[in-house]
Amino acid sequence: MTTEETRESGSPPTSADAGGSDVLWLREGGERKQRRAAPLTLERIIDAAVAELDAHGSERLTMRRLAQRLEVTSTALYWHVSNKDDLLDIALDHVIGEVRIPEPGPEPRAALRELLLGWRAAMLAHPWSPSLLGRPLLGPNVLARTEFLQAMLVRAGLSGKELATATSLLVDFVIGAAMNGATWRLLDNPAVLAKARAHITGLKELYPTLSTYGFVDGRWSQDELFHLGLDQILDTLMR
Amino acid sequence: MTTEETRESGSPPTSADAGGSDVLWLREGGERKQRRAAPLTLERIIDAAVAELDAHGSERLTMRRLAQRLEVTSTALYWHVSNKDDLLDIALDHVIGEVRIPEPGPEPRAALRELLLGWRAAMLAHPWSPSLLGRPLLGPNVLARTEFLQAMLVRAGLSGKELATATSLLVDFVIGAAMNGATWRLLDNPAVLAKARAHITGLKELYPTLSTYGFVDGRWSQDELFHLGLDQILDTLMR
DNA sequence: ACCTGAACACCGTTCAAGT
DNA sequence: ACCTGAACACCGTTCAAGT
Repeated sequence: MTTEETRESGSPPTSADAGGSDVLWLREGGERKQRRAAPLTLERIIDAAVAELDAHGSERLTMRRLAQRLEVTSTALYWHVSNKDDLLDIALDHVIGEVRIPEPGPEPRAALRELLLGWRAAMLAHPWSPSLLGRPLLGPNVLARTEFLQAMLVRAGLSGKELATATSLLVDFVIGAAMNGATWRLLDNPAVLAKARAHITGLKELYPTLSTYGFVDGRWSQDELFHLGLDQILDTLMR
Repeated sequence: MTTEETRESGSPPTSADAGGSDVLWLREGGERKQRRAAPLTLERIIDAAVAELDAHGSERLTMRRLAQRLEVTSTALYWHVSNKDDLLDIALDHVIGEVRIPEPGPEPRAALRELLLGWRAAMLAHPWSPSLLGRPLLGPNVLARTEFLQAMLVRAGLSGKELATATSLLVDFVIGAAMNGATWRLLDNPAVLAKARAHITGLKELYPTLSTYGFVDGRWSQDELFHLGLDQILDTLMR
């Protein structure tokens, strides 16, 4: 409790109040205390939610903890947001908003590449975000990027069933890559990866291929493999 | 409460107990009540968990509700399973266990196709499963199928960086497709899809491409688009 | 060995009440 | 309009105790 204790303001400063603690400028050391750190807004709530998620993951995000970070009651949040699920939807869309939409130059392929690399990077920067993917991606930021994605495909000459296939393919690929990448990034403990590898190679007769060719192999980074996979897909889509 | 109320068994059947309700065979209508429906085992718990998830989704799965379904105390579950997260990991791996591993015929491409179609189908049959994907996929059933996947790629002649890229690409694609597909399947309300479409087409100036070419277009089913995308990927991987 | 009951430390959310 | 406080109906999990 850092806020001042409520005190009755009935008695005028006539009584022998030792130290004159009733004078405004002398009260509580005189530090001109802001009544409230800042007015609570939806934006501040979202920022705090993302910060909390980045710091402690989605498991530990609580309306109460979030409120504590904002120095308000948990119930105060419900004035600005209807419930926790909605807040999570907004936070996820907010993260996707960090993805820069490229200048729509004459090269749809390059623009697509940039968009999708940024998309995955944004989700991996907030590795809790893929696990929030349980509901349809219909936020404004997501839609804007999906719009750009499909527009580039159209510009590249795709249409009809080809266009629909390519759109799904690319969206599924980024989401899946973000999902899988995030699971490894979440347990940032570097020893866990070694343990996973040891677990697999320890069962050589069950997983001969995985243990010899290395499924969780460290020879190539996930970033590198995603780059290569994406290039391969783009090559076939817009040849 | 369907179970018999605990009653003191101190008094012998000598008292004038109208109706002889103390005689074993007449007690409670005489239905030879099994003391316990069945011994609680990890397998029964998993089956019940999957059934509960299928019925009500992951939001409503509770240790207490699960226990109720099994007619035990919620705390009894902790004898067989260490905590809820572990149980969810097991349930997810259990679902992947439904995916049939094809006969490793001479055609790696056909086998791969069958495996991946089955993989996505299994997850979509339990649309809560993709949202449980927050942790590394290291269960025995998942590993067995990943092993098969990579083995087929090796048989097709891939190795080194090419092999690693192809493995990631395919895994990311199925996971992403299952994820995205499940989000739509979860809100089975058919009116919601129409509403989503209306939302997008209502913002024609913001999403011109999506609203004219149809992002959530119903002209082709998601199944169809996944088939086509998969074929396209497999074509480029093993040409 | 396996299960119950009570208890602990939390949750999300509602709602009257304050300012 | 915006926030607090109290309250409700839950959670996951631990642990002593029963059988």
